[in-house]
Amino acid sequence: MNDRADKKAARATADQVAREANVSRVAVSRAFNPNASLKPEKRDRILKVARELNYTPDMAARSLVTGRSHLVGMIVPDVCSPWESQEIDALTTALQAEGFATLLFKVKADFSMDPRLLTYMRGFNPDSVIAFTENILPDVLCGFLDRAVPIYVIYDDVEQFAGAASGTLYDRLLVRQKNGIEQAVALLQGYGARRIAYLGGKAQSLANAERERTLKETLAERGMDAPIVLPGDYTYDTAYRATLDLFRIGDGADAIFAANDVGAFGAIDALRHELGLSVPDDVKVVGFDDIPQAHWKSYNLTTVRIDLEERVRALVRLILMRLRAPDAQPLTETINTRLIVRGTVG
Amino acid sequence: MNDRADKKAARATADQVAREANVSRVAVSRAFNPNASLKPEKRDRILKVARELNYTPDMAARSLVTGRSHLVGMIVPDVCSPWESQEIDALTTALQAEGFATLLFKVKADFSMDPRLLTYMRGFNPDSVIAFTENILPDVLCGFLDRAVPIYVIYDDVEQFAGAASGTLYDRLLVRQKNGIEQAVALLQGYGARRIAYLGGKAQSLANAERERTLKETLAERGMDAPIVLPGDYTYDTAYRATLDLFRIGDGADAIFAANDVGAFGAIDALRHELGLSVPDDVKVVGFDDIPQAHWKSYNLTTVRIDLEERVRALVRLILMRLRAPDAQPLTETINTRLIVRGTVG
DNA sequence: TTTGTGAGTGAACACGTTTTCATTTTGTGA
DNA sequence: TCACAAAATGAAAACGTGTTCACTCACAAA
Repeated sequence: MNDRADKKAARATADQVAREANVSRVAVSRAFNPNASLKPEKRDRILKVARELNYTPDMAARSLVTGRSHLVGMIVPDVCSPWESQEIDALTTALQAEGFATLLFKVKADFSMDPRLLTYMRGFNPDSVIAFTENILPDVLCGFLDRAVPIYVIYDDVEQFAGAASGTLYDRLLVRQKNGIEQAVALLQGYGARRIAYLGGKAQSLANAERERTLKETLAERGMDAPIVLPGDYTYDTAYRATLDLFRIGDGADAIFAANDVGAFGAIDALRHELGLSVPDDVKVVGFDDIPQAHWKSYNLTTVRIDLEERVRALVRLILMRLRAPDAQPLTETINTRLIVRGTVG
Repeated sequence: MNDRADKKAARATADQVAREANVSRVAVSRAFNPNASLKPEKRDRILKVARELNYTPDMAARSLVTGRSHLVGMIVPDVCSPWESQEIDALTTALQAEGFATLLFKVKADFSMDPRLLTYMRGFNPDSVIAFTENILPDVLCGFLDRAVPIYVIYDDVEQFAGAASGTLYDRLLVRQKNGIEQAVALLQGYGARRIAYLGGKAQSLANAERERTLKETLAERGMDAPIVLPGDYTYDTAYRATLDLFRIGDGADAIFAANDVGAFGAIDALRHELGLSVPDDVKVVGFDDIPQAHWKSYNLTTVRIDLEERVRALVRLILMRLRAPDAQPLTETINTRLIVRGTVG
């Protein structure tokens, strides 16, 4: 009870401001709502008193009556992954500027979600939820869709997901991976690569499936052999071991196409520091994502870039559109990928 | 209005559950509050109906009456920094298990904070706010302290902050940096290093100031020369350039002690790939933090570790203690640092 | 003067929950 | 069976805000 009293003492209410400024409580509400009609001088006086009393409208109360929480949920499995953290950082900045706060939820590495957490998350009534097809299982996602909370599924270049969501439509950001992969394959072929290994990402990952499929397709189009597919999980350590296996147990390769940059780092380090091979002379390596670390001199990685700014701009556009017009037709934004040539191919 | 109607349709309320289960709304509330007294069979029936109706208690309404939002604010300047993201990830996991959600707020790189954002953040009424002395200016922090929201200031080994907060007490996690730095200096000295450069972090950073101070102190105690201090900002690029300057414009050094691991990476790459020097033969390098990337083979960095698990455990203990007993005496947890020896010294 | 228009105003209600409090029911020992 | 404590129950009162609605007032046009 004590803390309750403290909170009341510390936190000013609209009534107190109204009393102090000799106006009605409604006027205070209007003073904080820019498009409400209120005499300018009155608004100024109220805002001044509010500042003196250190008053801030209570979001919970506001949310209760308006139905908008000004919270945007973000579902992520691993904040430490450079790719995810880039996304979180940029989106949080953009949304914050628009008056929304980021609510972070962690799911397990296998994309499963504690049902208790799901319940909990719904309780916060987020205005929007950003999920990546990468990070959440289709049936979990559907649980949300049923409640008509807008969901943004991204990095999804396959149609299978629409089926899983039982025909429900949702906004999406489509990343065309074909461009970048074509450029990468062309470069590898140009430098004489013949045996190409695909160092995969997480098995549940749709982006991984799509990248593998597109790589195979592209190689076939160019009359090259199908890739050797190595299992992976997007981590450095797994990529490291997979590369060792490829060369010690398997027959090696003259190029490695990694599903993500971090995996490419693992491959490069295994090649250079354990197998005594040279990159790019003996083996060429291409990554995917172009995370900031890719330009570090130790790696200087040639990689397929998904432009961060472009990506975030599109996402924010989608999200704000949906927040403003919840019933508008679902939108699809499309962005392209392109190869960033550095030093790991030739 | 349409979306409002939708929301009402989609989101079940306690009243609806009560009607459906033939009980009072109070009973529904009690069913979701584990320690409330309610006939077990009745609770079961209510929970069953709740599940059928897809009902979840509304956090906003609950927050309004209980005074606890179950939100924990986190103030961060850069989610992409491996150090920060580790922290966010681990804390979010731990807090989530205890029923709290993480609310993310970004401040500018210079630690200043948009006053509008500050107001906004207060509006969400977070049960607790986690700030790092690293990431927020003292006066901003005081703005919170005045409102008696518990604040956890960590990585603060200096007393100056207490003064800035005008005597207000707060919980803190004290990181004793002395141990690790002593071990590092001993190792460097053992390998014959004489001219040591300190590659600094952000100027506003208290941890940086403290590390620099402790390094100087330790060198003096061992009768070694004072370090050459290079300005920095915790980033790879700045560290890279500073190292080039040290050797091209300045007189070089035979060891570099970096304020953080990422800075150490920049130094190593500059030495190896631009200056043609060998690490550790020509120049020894020590980092600080032991982020996951430190064990990557390209760097294999000898570094001072602040144990993540220990750190997070202590933080969570502090936070939960404060949430349960807001008026309890401020606590200080202390953890130690230690050197992780890898390949960049000898 | 009358009429109409538009902005400005505040009382009352609504939002969905928890908590208090008085009441009823259940369980236990004599 | 009775008495008494303990557990279970629901009506009503909060919590702090936005919104509706009917109303006043000033001002310009008729």
